[in-house]
Amino acid sequence: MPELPEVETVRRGLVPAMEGAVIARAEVRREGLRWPFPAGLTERLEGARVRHLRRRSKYILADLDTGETMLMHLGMSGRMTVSGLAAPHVPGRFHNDHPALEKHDHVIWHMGNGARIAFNDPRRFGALDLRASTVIDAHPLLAALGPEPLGNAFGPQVLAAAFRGRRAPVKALLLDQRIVAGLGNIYVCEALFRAGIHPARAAGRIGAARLERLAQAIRAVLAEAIEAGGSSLRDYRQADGNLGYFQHNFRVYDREGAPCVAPGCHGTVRRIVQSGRSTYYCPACQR
DNA sequence: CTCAGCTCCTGCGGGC
DNA sequence: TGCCCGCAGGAGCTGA
Repeated sequence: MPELPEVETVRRGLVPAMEGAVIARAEVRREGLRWPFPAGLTERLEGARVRHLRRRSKYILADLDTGETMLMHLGMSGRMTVSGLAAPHVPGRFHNDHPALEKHDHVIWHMGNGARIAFNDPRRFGALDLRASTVIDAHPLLAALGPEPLGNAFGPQVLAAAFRGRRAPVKALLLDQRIVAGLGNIYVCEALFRAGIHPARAAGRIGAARLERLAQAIRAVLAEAIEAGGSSLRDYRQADGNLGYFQHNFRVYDREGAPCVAPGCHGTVRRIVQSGRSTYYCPACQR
């Protein structure tokens, strides 16, 4: 469940279990996910204290007191499950009282505070790496990322510069993490709808006023989704076991054939395929 | 450089 | 019930 809002929700769910806590033991149940795990992973993690959990784009970064930073990516199907956190208000829940591990629980962190975190990823498109904190920004997966859409460096000027002269569909460029980092298929569709821009429009042929709307729409949809705890498709749960509920606020995504929700619009949501992926939009109000 | 297509992998739901 | 197909929230790599 991995676009920026979901990753941010996962990060927040991990904070109580991981931040400030020691990794008593790391358990690795296969050689790697998308790529092999780094050499000596379990030894390098054992005894390390997590100083800070942060997020860059769709990556979660754990700064350790060993001088290394652990990088995690959830891929398409990754999730984190926390158990064993002290929950005095929940009768029957205690430290070190963990449910059975599940199929596809590939990495498990056993924390000194009694919490257990399981990284589950059926499709194994996820990633986990470890590298000196001083050079983590230069990690090949992070180095080329564009600005954070909710940060100060992002705005219509970023889109204008990146789109200039480009003939590719605007949807494809918004999915390019080098231009703006953190969007995925859902939130690109939702942002384009809010901005009234047709997903197949050549990116370089969008005027300044509409880029302003688009940048604003991107920020708004991401902020609202974070507020809602992300989107939970196919019953995926967040790290704290709760479901996000932004999926109920989708205006076009996965709504093929449904009436457009824009006031006064009588259009019908359509699904097309762009570079192999579904795009949802309203042909009546997106131009 | 730009762009489209393929690829990795498992699981689920729909149609027959 | 079982089988086959398409599809799924990502993104790196290849080749035109």
